[in-house]
Amino acid sequence: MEPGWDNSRRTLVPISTVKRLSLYLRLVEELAHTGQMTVSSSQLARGLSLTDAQVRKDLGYFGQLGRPGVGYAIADLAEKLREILGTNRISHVAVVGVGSLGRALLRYRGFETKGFHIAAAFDVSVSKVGRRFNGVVIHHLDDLPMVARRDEILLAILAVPADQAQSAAEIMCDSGIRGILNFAPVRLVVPEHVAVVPVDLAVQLEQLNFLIKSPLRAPRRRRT
Amino acid sequence: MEPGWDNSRRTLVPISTVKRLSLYLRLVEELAHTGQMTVSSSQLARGLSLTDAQVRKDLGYFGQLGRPGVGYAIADLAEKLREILGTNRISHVAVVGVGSLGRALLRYRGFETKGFHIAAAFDVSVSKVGRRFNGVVIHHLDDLPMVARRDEILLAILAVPADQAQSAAEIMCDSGIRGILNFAPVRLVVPEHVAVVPVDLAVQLEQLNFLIKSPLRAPRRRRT
DNA sequence: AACTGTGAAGCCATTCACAGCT
DNA sequence: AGCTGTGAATGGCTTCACAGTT
Repeated sequence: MEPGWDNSRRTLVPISTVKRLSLYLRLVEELAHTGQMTVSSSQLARGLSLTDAQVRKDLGYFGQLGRPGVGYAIADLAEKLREILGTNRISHVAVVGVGSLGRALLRYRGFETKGFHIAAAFDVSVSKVGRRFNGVVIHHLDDLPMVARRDEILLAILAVPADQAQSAAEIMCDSGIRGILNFAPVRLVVPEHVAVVPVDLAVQLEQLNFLIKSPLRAPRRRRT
Repeated sequence: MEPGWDNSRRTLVPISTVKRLSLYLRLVEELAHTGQMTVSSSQLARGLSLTDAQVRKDLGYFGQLGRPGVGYAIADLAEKLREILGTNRISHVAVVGVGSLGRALLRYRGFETKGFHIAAAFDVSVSKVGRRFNGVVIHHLDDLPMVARRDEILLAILAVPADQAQSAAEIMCDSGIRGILNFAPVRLVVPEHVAVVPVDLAVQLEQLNFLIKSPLRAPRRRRT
């Protein structure tokens, strides 16, 4: 069982495949710039430190995307991956919590290019509400239900202090939000139909710390 | 194989256990505040949505930490976990890239309480170098090798634009950095002895997007 | 010849189930 | 009785290996 994922929600496709999908898309988009027309599973594998068999298995879950003897058509594959990931249409995202992290996220340019539009921000501080940051209006958290429905916001980034995270999450769930990227160092309790992906920065540093300090297992063999 | 981890470095303990270790610590530290003296594997399991067997297996990798019929002594377990994770001593961390994300990280208060001290920041912009942000001196990236060695910095947070990430990473590796928390949307190529944990925000949003749009597999049964 | 798609095998992680300690 | 520690069983993901397509 994977920590960090809401395990009650599982897809037809292995979770681990899902995690790689965006990596495939990123690489394929890079390759598109090179003018190359097709790419083989082993090229993709090399670029992501995977095996060719795994690339084929992963892509195979979504139909017969490649042509034997040739490989995968880069443009088609990119389009298909965007479709699978749902980033062929723009998704509206809310940022909840306009502290320093929230502001950094509002300024982050990596979202728009990936099909995510930050449609609104929310906070409880009177001094922030009503203002704009980086072109995004800051609403009061109490207005989340209204704004989320009006602007069809299904995804939210939670960047409030730990002690306010659960209550903010509850408002989010009552607002029709279906997915939460959670930066608060707290395990959120949410209804069945809401997915949570935690991004706990301190936890990730702790894991790094463990990795660099502990003895190692023999590296796994990998085909070349 | 897990994406996002440098898979050539594997520990004696399953990677998946490592990922849960910090979650155990967080929960155990919360419990410490409640005055409770011991905790059972099933209590821990409930708090983290795991099974009791898994908690015992995980903790079992590090010796006989619990007492049959009683459970785990909370204070001892916390201390042991901190020891395992290496957060019983303070680790020095560098922030490389003082853009909006870097500044947000420099302001983030969650690190110090977990035993991580941000000892220095680095950037290439002349207007930033020499100044301080949130009490942390901003050095030129070229000084990283010197400062990292002098201040015993083994961990770094990489928060530069994608096109500068690889070259910055190389400087980091040449500076004795052993672990990199990578916020740049790029797969870093690093030597064997350096661990990388990627934190690609757009990728995580894409994964959320997939999770909320795709059909579901039946939830896995879980013992109560 | 090059490469995909996919059953089958292998491997790792989780869960079961129970012996043994308190 | 309550609970841990741990072999054995299970399940899921990865890798192998090859039949089949271009």
